Amino acid sequence: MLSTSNDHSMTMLIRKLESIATLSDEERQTILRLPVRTRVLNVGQDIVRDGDKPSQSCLILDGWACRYKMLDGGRRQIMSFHIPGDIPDLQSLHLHTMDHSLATLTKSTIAFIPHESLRELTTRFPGIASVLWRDTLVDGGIFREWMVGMGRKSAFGRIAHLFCEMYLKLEAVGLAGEHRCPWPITQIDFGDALGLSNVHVNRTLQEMRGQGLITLRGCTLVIQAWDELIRASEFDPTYLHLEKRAT
Amino acid sequence: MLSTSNDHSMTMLIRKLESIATLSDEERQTILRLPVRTRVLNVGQDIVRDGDKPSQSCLILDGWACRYKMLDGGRRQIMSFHIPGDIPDLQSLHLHTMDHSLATLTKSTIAFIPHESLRELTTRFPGIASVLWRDTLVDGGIFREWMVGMGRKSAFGRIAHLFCEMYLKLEAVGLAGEHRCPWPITQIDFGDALGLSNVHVNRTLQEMRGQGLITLRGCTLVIQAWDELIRASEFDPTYLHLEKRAT
DNA sequence: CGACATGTTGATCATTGTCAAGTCAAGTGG
DNA sequence: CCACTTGACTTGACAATGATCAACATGTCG
Repeated sequence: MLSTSNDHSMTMLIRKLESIATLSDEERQTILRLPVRTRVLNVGQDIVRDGDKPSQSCLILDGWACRYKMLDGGRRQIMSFHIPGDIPDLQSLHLHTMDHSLATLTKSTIAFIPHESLRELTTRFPGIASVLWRDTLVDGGIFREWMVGMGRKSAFGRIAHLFCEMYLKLEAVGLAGEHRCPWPITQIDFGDALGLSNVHVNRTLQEMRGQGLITLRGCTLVIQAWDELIRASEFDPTYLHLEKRAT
Repeated sequence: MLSTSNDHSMTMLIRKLESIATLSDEERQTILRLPVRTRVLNVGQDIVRDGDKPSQSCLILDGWACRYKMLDGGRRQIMSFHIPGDIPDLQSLHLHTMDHSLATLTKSTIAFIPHESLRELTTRFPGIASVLWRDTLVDGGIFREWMVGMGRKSAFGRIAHLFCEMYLKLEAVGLAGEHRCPWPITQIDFGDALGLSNVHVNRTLQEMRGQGLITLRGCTLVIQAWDELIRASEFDPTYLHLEKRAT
């Protein structure tokens, strides 16, 4: 399925950017005019691969994706989860060789934006350049936070932290509310993201269910005890650098 | 100790930026004219703290620094090590609240550059903006690589990987060569960076010494078996995005 | 010389991984 | 519509990597 640019595609991007920064009318209009090519990808498809030298960046319109890296012996590390509005490989605009891969976690709609267009945009509009730069910096902040988890937190704390993080990110673009959000992630992905085995993820989730903290069934997460989750995971949302939330 | 800007201070920055990108003569001259205020800090001093809203970024002229975050119960996670030429809190240019702290690991000379000057620079010179953006993106790549280590590698692999990474970073700015580099890091810092206890770091280092892979004494690291270290740590330098090395 | 941080060693504990088997739900093809 | 396949989830038994605690050695620097 292919289509050419339209305002609708860019709405999600605007919403995301406005969750972490402020845009002027002119900037908003300029972004809406970006040329894109849209494609629908199935579950578990690579969007770009480690070693590629992409000439475009991708914007997620619908579905979830992740960055990951493979190691010897089939071990995998997922480095981030991405949701609609994210441009997960924006870094390829200035880092020409991919040092990791990017894949869908669900059936997804992806818009591709030529680097050429982005480069022109950032040269002509330093304000937009700042916002996009800021977006990649927030990503960096999330990486740091995950490092804290993997280095110094228990499996329980890490899982709880990820729930809080994804809930807030989804809420910021209007995809979650009332402590309820989509959760299309398998326990294997979960483990690969947090540096845990799927078996241990499973046991820890059961413990969280047992304590009445969450419900997780049929790809929907309900956080029943937000405060307790925050406490147990030492969660502090500062690192997400959210400015406002979508309605 | 205080001094005003001079070319000498900025030489280290130029060298660092030229290790990951190319600068035009004009860009180089412009950077050399940046105003800075220089200070010497002792070991273990905070440069900026979690929660601060800095109005300047710091450039390391001499010594080592690290980003870190404290958790309940005195646990600490170090998220990166920084060497001369690095601007470890460049992200504060666009993320106004610090989500972690920055401290010296050795007695260090630090230059402070006002955000105002950096903002003007990036607006007037999109090329310099790109290089600085690129620098923060390389940082992000390093975070991702550390995540892979903490999530999926053994203590041995993680330590070996860090040796390879720091050696190449130092070599790129002319501070290491012949598989020998300064190593002013305690085993406690080491553990806090890799998510290990200092005791386990100690034992693993002894194992590496026993296998004749490294020598580490008196703050100097000598890598005796580079290839074996690369292999054991699954090290691939792509993520450092180095373009050329200093002479 | 003495204090204090760093490094070293041993003993024991525990979180988490691995392996293996089995259940369950959803989808697919005959 | 049912047998079959497939992927995800669950459970148990056992192993291992690395943590913790405690003591002691070794610097190094004022």
